[in-house]
Amino acid sequence: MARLPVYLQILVDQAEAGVANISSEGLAELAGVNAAKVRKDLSYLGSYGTRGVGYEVDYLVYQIRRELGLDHDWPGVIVGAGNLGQALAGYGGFTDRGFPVAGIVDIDDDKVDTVVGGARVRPLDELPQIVAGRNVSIGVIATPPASAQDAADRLVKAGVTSILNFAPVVLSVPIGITIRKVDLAVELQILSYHEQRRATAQSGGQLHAVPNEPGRGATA
Amino acid sequence: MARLPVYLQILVDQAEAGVANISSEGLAELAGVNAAKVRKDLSYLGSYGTRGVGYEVDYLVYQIRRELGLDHDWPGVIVGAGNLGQALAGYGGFTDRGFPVAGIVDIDDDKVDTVVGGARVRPLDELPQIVAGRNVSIGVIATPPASAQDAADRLVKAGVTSILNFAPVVLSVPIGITIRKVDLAVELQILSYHEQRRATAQSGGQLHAVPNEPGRGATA
DNA sequence: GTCAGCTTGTGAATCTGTGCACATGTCTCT
DNA sequence: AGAGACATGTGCACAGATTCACAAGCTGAC
Repeated sequence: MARLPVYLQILVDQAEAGVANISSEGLAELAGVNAAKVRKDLSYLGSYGTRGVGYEVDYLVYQIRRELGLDHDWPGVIVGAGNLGQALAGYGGFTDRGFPVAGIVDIDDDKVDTVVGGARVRPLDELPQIVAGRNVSIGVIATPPASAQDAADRLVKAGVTSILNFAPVVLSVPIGITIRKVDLAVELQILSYHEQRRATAQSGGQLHAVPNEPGRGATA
Repeated sequence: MARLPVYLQILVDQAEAGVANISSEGLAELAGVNAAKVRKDLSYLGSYGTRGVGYEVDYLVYQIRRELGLDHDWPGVIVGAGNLGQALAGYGGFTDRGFPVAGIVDIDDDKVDTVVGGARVRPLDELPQIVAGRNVSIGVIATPPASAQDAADRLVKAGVTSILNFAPVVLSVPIGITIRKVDLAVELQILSYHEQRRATAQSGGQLHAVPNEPGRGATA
């Protein structure tokens, strides 16, 4: 479930705040979801709550980490050292959360050897070495749309099995490769849609509940 | 529907490539979804296809733009001029797609008056003027987690009605405000989860279909 | 003008996910 | 030790989304 990372986030916060136990209702409140859903989600992990008490925060953190595979680091490689690539490389939050940047590559010779976020930009050709050398399984595509498919092909060829794609194109990858897309313009367009609805709801002005839409993610 | 922006993306590409008509099957192929789903989605717009022929690309683009409220610009204001804020401000793609950056603000005096992506960083206090002055309805939160709720409060107070949140915290906002969260670490964790499954699938090695998870978005 | 070939639009079945409600189990206080 | 309060885990029903399958409609060729 995609909610586990959200729970994890909250639980880590709570643990740091000194909270030892939390109820499904409390967690639901913080996560902005239904309490029953929380229980269902957590029971999927194998039921680690205590009736009458709640869930032990530390243990739950451990279990979710384990389920998500966060009990060890997953180095990632960034393709594209433009605005976004640089921001990603420079954002320390990833390393903290178990996703160190194994390297950042770019096809543009002018960008190669510049340093962003403590990492030297390396030429695109070195992608295979980076992937093999540090056992990288996650690739991040931060290239212009036109280069994204090429980037994906190279990543797959180099041995990467999961891809996070920021380019606004639908990538085609071999079966077995997990791909996940984050399109910032799409997010804004969805907001625009709601604004539009707001503006168009002339007469009613009612606060209708807005159905939320799934993100994109698939294992081909 | 959250798929409309994806269709739009593809249709614009196709239009530029000189394609005049497209069938639901063709569009479905490019979008990576089921053809019937495409037809249902488009019929929701009011049925603008021609049986035996398909959909006229230009007209469909027009209709989707209209539905999404993309027939005019939606200026946005960015709160937080750190790595991510700077990258967002500097990424020209937003302006191109109808989301010009009305301004970028930061609470840190050291960052104020620096120039990123052609925009001068302004002090947080000026948020109300920026919002009022350019009729901004969309706010983007690119602050550290600890400041995100404050940023949201200020945005709402200034009159913003839609928020795109990049901080890994659950924000609480008044009823009627549309909020949408993009958490990059969550995306990576979901990839990690799939990697984990891959690694744990010792015996089978089967290419099981992986269920994909919804993103977060809601109108409070 | 008619016929064959496509493609849309939509009713119906199915499947997934959500939320309620309650039985079950645990802890604490007296 | 017993009772009451509290919280989990889960069966069940419901709602929404997805997919199938097919009738209806358009185009072009003969």
